[in-house]
Amino acid sequence: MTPRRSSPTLHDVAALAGVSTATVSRCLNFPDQVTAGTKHKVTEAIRAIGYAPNFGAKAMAARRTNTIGAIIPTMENAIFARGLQAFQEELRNHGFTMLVASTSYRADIEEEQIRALVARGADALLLIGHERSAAIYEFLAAQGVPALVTWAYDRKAQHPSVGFDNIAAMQDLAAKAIAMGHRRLALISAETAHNDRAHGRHVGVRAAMAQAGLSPDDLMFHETTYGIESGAAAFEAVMQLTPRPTVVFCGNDVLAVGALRRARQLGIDVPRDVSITGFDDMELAQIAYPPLTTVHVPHRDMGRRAALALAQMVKDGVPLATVELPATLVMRETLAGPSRSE
Amino acid sequence: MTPRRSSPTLHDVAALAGVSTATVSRCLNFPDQVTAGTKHKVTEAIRAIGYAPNFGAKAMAARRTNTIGAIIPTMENAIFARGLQAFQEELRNHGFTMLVASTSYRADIEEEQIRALVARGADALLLIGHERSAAIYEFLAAQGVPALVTWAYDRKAQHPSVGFDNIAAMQDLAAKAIAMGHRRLALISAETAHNDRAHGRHVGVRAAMAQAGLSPDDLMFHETTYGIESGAAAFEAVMQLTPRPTVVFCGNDVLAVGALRRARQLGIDVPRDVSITGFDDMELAQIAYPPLTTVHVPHRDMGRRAALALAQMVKDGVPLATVELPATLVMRETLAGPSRSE
DNA sequence: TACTCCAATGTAAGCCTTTACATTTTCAAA
DNA sequence: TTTGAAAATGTAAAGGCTTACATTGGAGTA
Repeated sequence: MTPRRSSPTLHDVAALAGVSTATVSRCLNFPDQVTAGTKHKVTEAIRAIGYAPNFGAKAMAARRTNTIGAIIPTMENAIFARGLQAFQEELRNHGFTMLVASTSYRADIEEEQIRALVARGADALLLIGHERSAAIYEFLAAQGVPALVTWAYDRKAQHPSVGFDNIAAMQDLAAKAIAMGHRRLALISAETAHNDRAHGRHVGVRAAMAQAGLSPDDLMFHETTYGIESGAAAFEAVMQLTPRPTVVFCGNDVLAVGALRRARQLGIDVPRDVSITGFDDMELAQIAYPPLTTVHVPHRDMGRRAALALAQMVKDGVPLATVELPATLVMRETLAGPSRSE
Repeated sequence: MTPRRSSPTLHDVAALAGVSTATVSRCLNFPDQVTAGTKHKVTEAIRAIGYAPNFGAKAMAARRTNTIGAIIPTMENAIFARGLQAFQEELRNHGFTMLVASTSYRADIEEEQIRALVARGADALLLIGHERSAAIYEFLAAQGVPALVTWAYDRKAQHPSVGFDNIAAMQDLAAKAIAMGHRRLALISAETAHNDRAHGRHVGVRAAMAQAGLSPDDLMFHETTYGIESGAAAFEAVMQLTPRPTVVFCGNDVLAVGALRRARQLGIDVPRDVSITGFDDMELAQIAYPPLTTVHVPHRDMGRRAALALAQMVKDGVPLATVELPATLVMRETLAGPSRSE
């Protein structure tokens, strides 16, 4: 129903301009193969009837869309936004368009979105994290759509990635806290089930503990959903345990900010009574009070490099390579040595 | 170059399953017009060769994409993200897919993106704010693509919108501050040039002042770009004026948070030394310290309603209607009466 | 002037799917 | 068993664009 009033086509433009459709097409795609006069006539005609090329038809005829898809877990917060912005900017420099889709951290929706973007003709895909079913990777192979993984780095993974080592980064942070004297640790983590970033960060904390000779039992692990409120609730739960942790690592800045807020509401001083850390170094981390100690993720650089790699792959067939970027500690004010009083 | 390895088509599936392309198509689009046995064969074939329908071809043949485009100024922060999320969810309930594009607040990029989404076959468009060139509205008309404006409400505008009254909301807030005794006001505003929301908020402050009998000269107006850092810099500039304002309105929460941060760095106590307010009521506003007094914008509701209206328009031809939603003051802790000491 | 060559333009096939219409199959009723 | 209607399936055109190949016309050369 409601068949949209059929819009002007190349054919209409050609008729009005008194040339062939091929000429109009060339005018649009290879302007210098066409006389100035012709170009003018055509441009006028296009303007006059409000012509816009039909992307689907174009893609079908040209067998190429110059479109690269990005599938991220969520747009609701800035975690991925900044990297994506850089990704898009760089893509644009190379004449590509970005199409985004989000999954709400759900594997089934991710699969659906991958299919949708492939259907829409994405020449390549950007994915977050390595973890997804083999069937999807097979599907992508069957379709001949190259995919680049980001926000994670795994030298052993079969797929190329541009990212950082979540394990090592978190391990550094935890080691630092342990070196400061912390012995009773807590980790508030995002759901680790289908999320290799969250999982890696958990592994990182454990690795640091093992290295320092701490028992795994000294870690209070609390998994929760994504969100400030979740972080707040998790923090409250964790602080009710006995013995209380002296440092609460959070799997990301959003959870950490929630924890921070709840601490304030509870009259728990940070970092005197308890240390709190985040991960990501979003803008949020600097706005928080006190400013949050966290791990800086090179979002923009990651996005830029991913775009570059994908563009070169699609345009010139340069194979995708795995690149590791550094994620560095950012010491601000929420991590300090445990207070002597306890 | 790099012609992508041609992917499986409907035809391939039909051949493998031993049926006609029409049957395969029906299998996909009208499953109950097909025998269970046939369906099974086809499904198997699809799985076996990793077939995915070609969206462009489908759109061309069906003359309908079930896609609705949304064009927002930026994804870099959460201002639009939440509303968009709701928009998408509701759209999904009605069987539509959302395509997003962002403009970096630039009119030329917006035009480009509008054309791109129309080219991609968007059945309808969601736009932010009323202000854009007549040529674009003409183009949309020529293409027969309905558009709904949001994040703004203007009963006099020629285009339907689902939004709130930026002028009235800001006027309320300013009136409140004036009633508390503030006389020297400052407004840190986003760029008003092509942004009717920012412009409206400015007008709102002036209206409140006029109503209270204040001279327009009592308002220090400072326009700046979007961003926390910009807000901070603007705040510092504004606080160097003589006489100092006793309240600094900010055009949005992001600017306000920047102002808040700089105030802390400068040792200016909020709200004792100066009051600061925001606009939007993003999550940021609650995380800020002290919690930010701001105007709550019903993002989710706005997104949901916009989606509903658009879906009904495309599916059943229900004409788009203008809807005004309330934007309400949220008193937190950054607005108080001016201190007596000055 | 006659001829070659090249730039500009035109012609028409092909890209993949949906769908109106045509054909075949199925099955119940006679 | 025959018949007819309904259900399942097939055939082929259409949809808008690009592009290989064909054609045209004019500048440059001998």
